[in-house]
Amino acid sequence: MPRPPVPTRRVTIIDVARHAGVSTTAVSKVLRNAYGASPQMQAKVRAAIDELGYRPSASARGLRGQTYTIGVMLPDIRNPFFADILDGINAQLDGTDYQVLIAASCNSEPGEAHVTDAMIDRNMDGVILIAPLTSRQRLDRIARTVPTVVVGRHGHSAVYDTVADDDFVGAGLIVAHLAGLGHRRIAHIEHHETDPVRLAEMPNAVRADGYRHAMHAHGLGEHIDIASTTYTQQGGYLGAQQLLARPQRPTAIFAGADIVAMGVLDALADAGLSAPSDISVAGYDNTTFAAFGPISLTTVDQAGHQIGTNAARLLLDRITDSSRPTTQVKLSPTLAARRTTAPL
Amino acid sequence: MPRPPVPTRRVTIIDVARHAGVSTTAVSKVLRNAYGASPQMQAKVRAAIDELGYRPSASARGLRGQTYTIGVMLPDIRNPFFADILDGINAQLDGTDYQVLIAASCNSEPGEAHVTDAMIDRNMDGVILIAPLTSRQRLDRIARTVPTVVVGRHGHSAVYDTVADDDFVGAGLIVAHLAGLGHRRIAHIEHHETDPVRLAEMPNAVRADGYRHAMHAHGLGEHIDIASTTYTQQGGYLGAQQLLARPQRPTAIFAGADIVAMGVLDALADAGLSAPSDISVAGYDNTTFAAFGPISLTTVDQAGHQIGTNAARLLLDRITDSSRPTTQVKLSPTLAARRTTAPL
DNA sequence: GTGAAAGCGCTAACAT
DNA sequence: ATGTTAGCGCTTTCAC
Repeated sequence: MPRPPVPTRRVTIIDVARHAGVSTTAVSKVLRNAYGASPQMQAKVRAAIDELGYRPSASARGLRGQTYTIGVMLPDIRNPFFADILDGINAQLDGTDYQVLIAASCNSEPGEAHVTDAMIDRNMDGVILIAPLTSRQRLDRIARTVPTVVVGRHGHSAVYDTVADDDFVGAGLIVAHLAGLGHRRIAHIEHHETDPVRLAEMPNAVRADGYRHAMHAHGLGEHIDIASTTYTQQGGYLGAQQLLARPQRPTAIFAGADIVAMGVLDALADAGLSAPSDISVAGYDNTTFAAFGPISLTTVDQAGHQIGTNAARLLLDRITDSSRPTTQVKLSPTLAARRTTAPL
Repeated sequence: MPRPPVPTRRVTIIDVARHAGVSTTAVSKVLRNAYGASPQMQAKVRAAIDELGYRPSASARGLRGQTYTIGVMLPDIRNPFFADILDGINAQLDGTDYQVLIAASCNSEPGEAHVTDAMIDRNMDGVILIAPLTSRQRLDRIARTVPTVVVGRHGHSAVYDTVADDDFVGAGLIVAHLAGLGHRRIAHIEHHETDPVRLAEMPNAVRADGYRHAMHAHGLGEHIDIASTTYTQQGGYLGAQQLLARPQRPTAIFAGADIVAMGVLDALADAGLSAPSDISVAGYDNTTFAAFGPISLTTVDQAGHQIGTNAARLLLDRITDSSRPTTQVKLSPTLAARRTTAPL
């Protein structure tokens, strides 16, 4: 039976103070483990907090000090790789007073602006931006407003810290793996990019660069062959179709992302071909489904969990000391060799 | 060069009022589209807001009224089905002043309690809880504190609205599909459940129920065979091993979730069998990877997007009128027949 | 070590 | 229709 909505007023710091027979200042100090509260005072206050079931209001706190909230901007909640990063962030923040809140599906510059504004409006103590599309100028502006860590984007800033995998090396791992299997005509499908800043900073561009460099390093410069589409399943499908139509068909395709590789496999199947017997296929990201038996995709594992823990740690450091010089963490990816690649 | 951190004070409602030559009340009214502001007043205020780049502080608002924030609790960010729900929520909320913030990876009752507390502490205007494990009693308590919609859990409450797919029907779809293909020994892998409330409310239990009911309805009651493990890849692997060891091996396995079906496929492969030639396999959820060519899993599609839009709509309604009677929305799943099932 | 009191930026009740 | 003002719950000087 729906009892009449009892608008039980929230327990406030004043209630706690009264109950414990101390001042609100004292309660506030205990809450923040601040200096100037004797052990017996702490005990009294904590007892009162427990008895009354007091919980601090983040809004009220935010008006004066911290909100104990950290925002994470996630471009695409469907990419399981991002979940690894989140796990790392949560693991690092577990046990602290901080709560992680995620804003997802902001896959455009205006969408990202909306989300970052929302986080700033909510007085978040810090933000972690994952693979942002936002311009450098705006990123700097955000970072000057709130402690910021940018993940998965290369480039150096004086105001925010960065954490990223070394995509250049990762692309090299795939090329080395395929070359080691005897492949020479190794093609690549990249995410098309023209913006000059992004060409230098975005992972997709760095992967394509790493591919080119590694091909040269293995003496395969003449076989460099890039289909330029997008990092989507359809982009993979179209890219593979282009590559299959070449006079000299490649014997291996390195897709810039696992989801792209799925499209490649679809295109192969439609052409009556299969991996690895006809063509070897490799991806990038080691997303969850890459490991599934029927797929078993050779790919590059980015240390997602470590990316997350590093990002969270850097953010906490910056919240503590916002003027400390910025740090760039670069992690090493590893090869996950599976059954879509085979000797030529 | 890191210019000295300019602690530019945030533009406040007072600045706007002064700039526009009006009172703060006026500004507040314009912000909330409240009654009592003449068109020319509105124009003046909006102009001042734009010129100064004013943005309301959610903390300050929260202290008095709304925060324009909606919290979504997500048990597992890796299940792509949940992403569909989120898309639906975002689609419904797009264009409103509400910002969706997600708290993820709280896959335990204490974890859920932590997250819901955090949302309440932050004065969120409403919360959407997806497939919560939390007890009925606590759910009711939460819903009495903040407008709440519970998604993906059956059962009726007087204080919160619910949206769920009809898992009973969904399980029936799979059984009918397999029976139609001539299968009789159709086994099921369920997520083990003992708690009586959950037996009635949790989707996994309802799916198992639907399976039993449908088997009887097709005159296959004697072939009912359930392996009780967990909704994980490993649970699927172990469940399939149990089923394969039966004296009378099933000809079809209905896994309670797609991820479980992945484990089943692994177990089949390890036993030198394959789907569908040796055994038909079906899942539940129509997660993204189910559609990938090499997997092509027969499964049940829950109308995730619709679940999301409905949940968001109900939540907005309840925020507007918290005393309105609660609603239960039940949506119909559909069959996604693919290549892991075949005629006997 | 402790407490009184002044705000933080906003909303809403109450004048006018 | 518009303005004045008292808080919302907390943190933080600044006295004691």
